[in-house]
Amino acid sequence: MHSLTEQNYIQQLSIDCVIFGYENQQLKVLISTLKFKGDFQVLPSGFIYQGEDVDEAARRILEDRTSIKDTYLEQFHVFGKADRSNRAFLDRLIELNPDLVILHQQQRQQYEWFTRRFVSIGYYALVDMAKVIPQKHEIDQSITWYDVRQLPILAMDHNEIVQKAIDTLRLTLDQRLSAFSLLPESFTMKDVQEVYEAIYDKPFARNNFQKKILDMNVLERLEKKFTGAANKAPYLYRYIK
Amino acid sequence: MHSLTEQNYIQQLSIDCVIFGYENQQLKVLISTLKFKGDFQVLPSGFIYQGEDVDEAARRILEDRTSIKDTYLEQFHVFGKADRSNRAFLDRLIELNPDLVILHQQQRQQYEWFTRRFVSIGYYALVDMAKVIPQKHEIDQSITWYDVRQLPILAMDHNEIVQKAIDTLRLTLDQRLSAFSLLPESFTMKDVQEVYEAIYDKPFARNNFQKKILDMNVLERLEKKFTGAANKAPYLYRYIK
DNA sequence: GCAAAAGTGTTCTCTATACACCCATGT
DNA sequence: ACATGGGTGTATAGAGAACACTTTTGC
Repeated sequence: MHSLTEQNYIQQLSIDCVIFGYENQQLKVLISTLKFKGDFQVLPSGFIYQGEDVDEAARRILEDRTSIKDTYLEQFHVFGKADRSNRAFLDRLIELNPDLVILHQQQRQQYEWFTRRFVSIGYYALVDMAKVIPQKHEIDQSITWYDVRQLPILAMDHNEIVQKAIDTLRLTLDQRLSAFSLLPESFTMKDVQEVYEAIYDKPFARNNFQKKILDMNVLERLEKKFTGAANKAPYLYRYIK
Repeated sequence: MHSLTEQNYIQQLSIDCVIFGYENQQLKVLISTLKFKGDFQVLPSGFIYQGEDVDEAARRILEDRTSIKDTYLEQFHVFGKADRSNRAFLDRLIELNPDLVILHQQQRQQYEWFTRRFVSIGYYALVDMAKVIPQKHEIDQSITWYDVRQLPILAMDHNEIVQKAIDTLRLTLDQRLSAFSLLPESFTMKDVQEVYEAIYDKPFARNNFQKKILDMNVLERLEKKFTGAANKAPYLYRYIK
């Protein structure tokens, strides 16, 4: 959810971003909790300025929340049901927050635009969580990472949007070589495997996995990583090209 | 292009339909020629009513032009460049058609909405050409099928939209089993192969192709088709499930 | 019988998976 | 030495491409 103030936006069109991160064998999604009573949780969203490409708008929304500029970002689906409206959501929000100034009766008509039916373009991003310090927006109480397997109930159809993003991610992960966007500059083969296991929610055979990834010819082998553990030190790799 | 009259539409959002058909070893696309001077050619397009799902709107636009109800139809991409506008297109149209009543200065402001920047959702459909009698709209001079390899220059970015539709079609043809939507009720294996060859613009090995298609387990073998030719009669097949 | 096109079978290759073994490391 | 986890090699099975052969049809 972006600002509730109408600006020079395209009407009734929004962008919802499913921002994926990875940590501790878990695939995570960045979720914002609004600063109203009632625990409203939503995907980072925003609108499109008149003079702005839709792709640019998505990148702006991503950058606003993560400060990440260059990373994997792609549209994956349009959500266009006629009943997609913030109306029910806002009604409930007002019910639980009767003191809310900006939504008082007299000022309410200026937010009328926001309660109309919205078509939303879904984008998903893959980011290196270590590089992200999630940025709150004016209407956020907090913005935090959630394990995709333990998502809270999100407002509107945002849970469906996340699911569709995961489906798309699974279908295109190898083609787009996008998995490495979730990892830091250098990583071990085990890290890569655990990213895959988190995304597909299933185990892979260690040796065959290594072969498959190396056969992509996009990794450069660096020095070994000595962890202090009583076993052979794994190589570090770096994504190239 | 739909009517130029503003109705109860979502603003600045449109749908462009790439309607594929197949005939004589050629993959075809339905193109409308507008009834103005200057040979303006465009994809069948339209807008979304306030109370209408985006998918419903796409289906309505498809049905309007083809009378086909149940066939393969799917969104494939959003075209959202900031400079996507009908403005240049309309300016040129007015320049070439100075006598155009509906665009006279005094009435022009009511079409102002149409010259703004538009975000367009691309849908592609696969239809059995034999079942389609292309339906002209009020602003169409004609609407006809064009071989995708010999498309005219279309207005705005419509050529790019067709190309992206073809790319998507090629990527998902087998997964979605959508090829059969281009064929009539019953067909020979050679027909199927020629559809594939038209779509991918390359030849396939006859025997391996047959095996591949039959292994999908979606075809029912019917009687033989005697053509009168001096060779073995091919079986007819029907798509099931 | 013969040409043309359809149907079917066989081989070869490549890839994916399963199984096995060896290597480095710290206690 | 040995337990632990990492790296690599080999065998097997399945999918896909290339090649070959047989069958049906009308002249």
